[in-house]
Amino acid sequence: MEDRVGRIMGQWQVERPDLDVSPQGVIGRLHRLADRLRDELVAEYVHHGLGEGEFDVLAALRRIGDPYELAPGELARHTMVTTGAMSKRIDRLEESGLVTRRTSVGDRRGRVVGLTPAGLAVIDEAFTAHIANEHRLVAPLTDEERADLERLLARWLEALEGPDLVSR
Amino acid sequence: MEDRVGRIMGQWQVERPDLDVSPQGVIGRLHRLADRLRDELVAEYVHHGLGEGEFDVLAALRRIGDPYELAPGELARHTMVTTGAMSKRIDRLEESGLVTRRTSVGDRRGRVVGLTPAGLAVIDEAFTAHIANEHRLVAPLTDEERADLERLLARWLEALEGPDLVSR
DNA sequence: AGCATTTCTCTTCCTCGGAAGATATGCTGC
DNA sequence: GCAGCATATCTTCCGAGGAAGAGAAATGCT
Repeated sequence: MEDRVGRIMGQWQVERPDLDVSPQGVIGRLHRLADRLRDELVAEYVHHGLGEGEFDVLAALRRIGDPYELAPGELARHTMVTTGAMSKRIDRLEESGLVTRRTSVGDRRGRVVGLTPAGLAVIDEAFTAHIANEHRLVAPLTDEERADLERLLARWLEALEGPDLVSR
Repeated sequence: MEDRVGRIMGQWQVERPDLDVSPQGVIGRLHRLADRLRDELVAEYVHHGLGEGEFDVLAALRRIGDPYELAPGELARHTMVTTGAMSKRIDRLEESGLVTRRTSVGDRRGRVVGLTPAGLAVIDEAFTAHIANEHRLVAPLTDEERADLERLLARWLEALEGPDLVSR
């Protein structure tokens, strides 16, 4: 297993033989792979004129279903960023005409962000390409390997986060 | 498998039944896990007064061995950031007295960045704690699961990056 | 040797997100 | 009805990294 992570582990074994760095075998490779995959995915977003943040917002609005509307706060929770970051993402998307902001009818503090027809068209195209891209990226793994990997990741995630609650 | 990723996949199946979003099962969970792990690791760096970038630089210098010196460009390659980012990381570390910059003897364009005694002490402590932290994080997995996961990740990485060359 | 090219580092400008606070509106209990 | 608190969003300031280019020194070619 003499990849980049393996070489780093070898160096540590020489310099700090008192430590067992074996967890790096999993954690290091997982991070490396996540970075690599993210780069590939972002490259596809960029083809559609979107950054990662914008793609996430449009996708969250699209998958929620007709009429493709959510409050900024809900979007922030769905996409795991702060509301401050969400304000700015929405600013950018509004600027490019892909979403609109209107004030909520029931609660005048609240706003509602919705896809424009242009936004719907863009995310439908971008998401189709995104999924094709993901198929390409997982192609090196056999079906069985994918299933094993998915199971292991899900188990680990659950162990770290506790039993997943609906609201998280 | 009704975790967060599972619910998102379910929404897509309703809204875009024409697409097979199954790769998200692996890719989505892998990213989620990477983010989660990163947060836990960064929290430990912060205990030692370091950000992620600073930790990476000190660790790269430490594991290279005595006399704990590398050029900025080499550090940038080792830690996968641009040289511009590396300049600023070194600025911060120099400011806190953990590394020094001197000009290279053979090549007066070049600089050499080296750990100070304080830097060596900080990274040795921080790295010991870091590894303990990693052991804690992988603890939910059995030895067999860890081995399986490592093998799958390594295989996937290699498939995506091509046979790993020494210089990358 | 002299000039162009390459290499190395640093600087500047930009983008993006987080943290914390400001502002506006809603809600609850009296 | 209104004071006080809660909630929702936005704004401001800051930190970190990337892209591109500037400056200095080494290298190569003729």
